[in-house]
Amino acid sequence: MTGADDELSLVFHALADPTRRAILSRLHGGPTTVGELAEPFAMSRPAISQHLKVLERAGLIERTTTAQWRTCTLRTEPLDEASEWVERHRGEWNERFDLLDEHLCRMKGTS
Amino acid sequence: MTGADDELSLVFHALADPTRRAILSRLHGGPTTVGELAEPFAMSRPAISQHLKVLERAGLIERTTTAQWRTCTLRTEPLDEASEWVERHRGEWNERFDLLDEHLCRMKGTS
DNA sequence: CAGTCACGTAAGCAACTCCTTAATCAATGA
DNA sequence: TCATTGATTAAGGAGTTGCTTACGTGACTG
Repeated sequence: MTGADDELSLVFHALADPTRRAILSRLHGGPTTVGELAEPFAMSRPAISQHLKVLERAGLIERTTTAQWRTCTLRTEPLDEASEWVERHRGEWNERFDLLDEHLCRMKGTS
Repeated sequence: MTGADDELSLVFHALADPTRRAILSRLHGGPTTVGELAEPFAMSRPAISQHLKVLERAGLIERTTTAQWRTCTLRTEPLDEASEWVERHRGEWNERFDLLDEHLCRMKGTS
């Protein structure tokens, strides 16, 4: 079984690709069509479409149809959740490292 | 080509699996041996070993050999980098959404 | 209606993931 | 020395990813 389907996994998976991260970066300059989005990448249009599908599945973008254009817009909520997970763990780890530092300092003091 | 090899991609990929996130969570209770780590999971020892290899490749843990035990320790730097990416983008997006809100408010006011 | 533009879906391929079992290695202990 | 313990490596299978080319679809345009 590959590709866990819980929300956090979907988001992290979506972020684990330079092309998709570049798409997101490019996209927060404002809503963009798929064609404009694909232009700077050395990659076929369908490849971009598939990346967008991954981003959409993770809830990171929304696609709306206007005439023959698909406009992609960012959504921020899933990123908030990912951020929360990372920050929570960073915090606890740093606490722990602080304790370790203290311990090491004490050891240096007594040596 | 699957599996981009830049550092950020490796970290996000490592985090994109519930088992690996659980391992990290469990691990920041302190350094732990592979056996202790594997115990709560309904999964073979080698499977855990392979997850640990992914985490190690991302720089999220360090493995040291003491006698026949492999002790896993957390490393926090790669997570800092990931956090930085997420926060940077969250910030810019929120700015943008604020501008959008302003814009919508003006539109409501004039309609 | 025919042609074009914007985009998606389908099919196919090489590479990768995640798990398994079996074999291997390295350290300990009788 | 031989068995046991802790963990990794090897080999393999089911399913996925990331890309390609080819084709399909819906919307404007002449």
